[in-house]
Amino acid sequence: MEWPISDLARASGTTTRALRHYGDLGLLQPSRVGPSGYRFYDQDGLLRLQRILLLRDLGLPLATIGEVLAGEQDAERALEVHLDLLKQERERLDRRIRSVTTTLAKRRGGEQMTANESFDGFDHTEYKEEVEQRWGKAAYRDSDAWWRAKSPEEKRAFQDAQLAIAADYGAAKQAGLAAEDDRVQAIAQRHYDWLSGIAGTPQRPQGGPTAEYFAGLGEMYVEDPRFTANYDMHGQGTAKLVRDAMRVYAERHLS
Amino acid sequence: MEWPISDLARASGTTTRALRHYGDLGLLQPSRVGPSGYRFYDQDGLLRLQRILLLRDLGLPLATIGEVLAGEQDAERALEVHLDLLKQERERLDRRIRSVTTTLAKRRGGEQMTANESFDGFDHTEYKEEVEQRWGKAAYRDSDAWWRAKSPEEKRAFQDAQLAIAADYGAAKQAGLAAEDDRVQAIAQRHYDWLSGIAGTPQRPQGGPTAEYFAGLGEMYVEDPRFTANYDMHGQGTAKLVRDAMRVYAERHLS
DNA sequence: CTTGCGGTTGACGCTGCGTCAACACCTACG
DNA sequence: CGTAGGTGTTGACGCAGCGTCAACCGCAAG
Repeated sequence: MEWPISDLARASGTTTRALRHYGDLGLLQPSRVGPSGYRFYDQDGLLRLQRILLLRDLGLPLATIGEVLAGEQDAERALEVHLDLLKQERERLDRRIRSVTTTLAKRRGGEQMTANESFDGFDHTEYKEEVEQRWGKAAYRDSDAWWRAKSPEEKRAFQDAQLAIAADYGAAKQAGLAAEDDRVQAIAQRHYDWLSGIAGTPQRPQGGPTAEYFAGLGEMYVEDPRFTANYDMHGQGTAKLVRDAMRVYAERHLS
Repeated sequence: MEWPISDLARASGTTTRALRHYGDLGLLQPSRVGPSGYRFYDQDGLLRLQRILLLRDLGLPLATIGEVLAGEQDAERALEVHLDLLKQERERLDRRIRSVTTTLAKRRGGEQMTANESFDGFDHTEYKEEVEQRWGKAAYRDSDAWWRAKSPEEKRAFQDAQLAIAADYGAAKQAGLAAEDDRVQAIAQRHYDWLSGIAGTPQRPQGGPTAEYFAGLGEMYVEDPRFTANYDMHGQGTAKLVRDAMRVYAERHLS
């Protein structure tokens, strides 16, 4: 019993193109090739094809299928590994879906949160998950409620303050000042005071964010490009100066 | 203020290669190109890039991003369409995960589990009397007719879904998650949705099984060894976690 | 001047085939 | 026996989004 390529394709629910492709990859060879070059497949080929298609439907890459069929790989192991990959993919997809959903919700909410609506260059509703991960759910909730409660003028003022601070840092960097310089530390002081106005940060007994939080935020300014861009727009390396200044400030005043 | 390509790449967290790619696509042009051919980007470019990256992170194809930025497409509309695609992808992924999970389970069980006749690990024709006693004769009749009307593929899919849910509960148990944990409750949600597809259960006005039914079923999972075995095969104590998760879910969403 | 880092423009690679294109075979019909 | 039409064959491009050479040029420091 043998069939031409089209029959096999119809019987197995794929296309002739795919069958030839598998031939090219060495996954499935015809049992016989006629003098005309026509491919013919037999029973064994059909069985092999069914195994191929089964694994393919499970999403295994063709290369892996080849290894499994060749006995170089244990099918079970391959499937386990594959399952892990699939679950990771689902995680990514879910995160993405949540991001898009919240983004849409905000837009529809008409918040029009353009770039100026965000403070610290950091639209914290946009990065909800990160904030929660980094500083806890409570932090996000508090911070969010606090921000929403503000009037537009207050919001504007708050951002202006941040922009001014960033600009001053930039100027300091431009002037070649060091992080330990008193003038830079004065900016850090303002920076700290500004941050103290934000709810939802880990607080120390005397009030105001903790040293860890303040210094950690500085690290983030350098590590996270969204922040980096926001400070470095006042000059290359400003973010690093800011980070250093924050660390120095934390050491001198918060510990 | 302007930056060479590497600075922009670092500040924005992408690569120079990607930036050149965007240039080729017309997504983001340098504000200036030096006599040496070097690209330089200004503030506007940075802002535009940030918008590009934001949309890219949401998974929008670059072509669509281009249209949105060019104002040929409404961002909101594009995101809605995109969200639909993402959800379809997740569906496909979920199906695939279920398939792989059950395939693995079968291989490991080695039993070739041809048990296409049972769902929920519960062959209801075999337990006719109990079903009638517990939820009424009509329930049994409806459920039976509903099940018999399904095609083999549908039956298979339905069972696969249940097996996947059970496996996920097992994983949650393994991870030491509590019944109240959001991740466990997400599984319970799927569990509930899955059950909602079954005819013959007591329905509440909004559709879907009642709180009593759902929670009662959970009790049954623990009391009845036939059910218990079905969940505990994913790890000792899984059935109890399932019961608790179902009770929590019922309290939170169904009452 | 050399070294070394950083920039530039091609061009291929990856995944799994779909989709022409150009050409050969086979079968049935007139 | 010629021909039309269906079925095969072997290339080769295309897709999405860049990663990754390769070959060559600029620029600042020693």
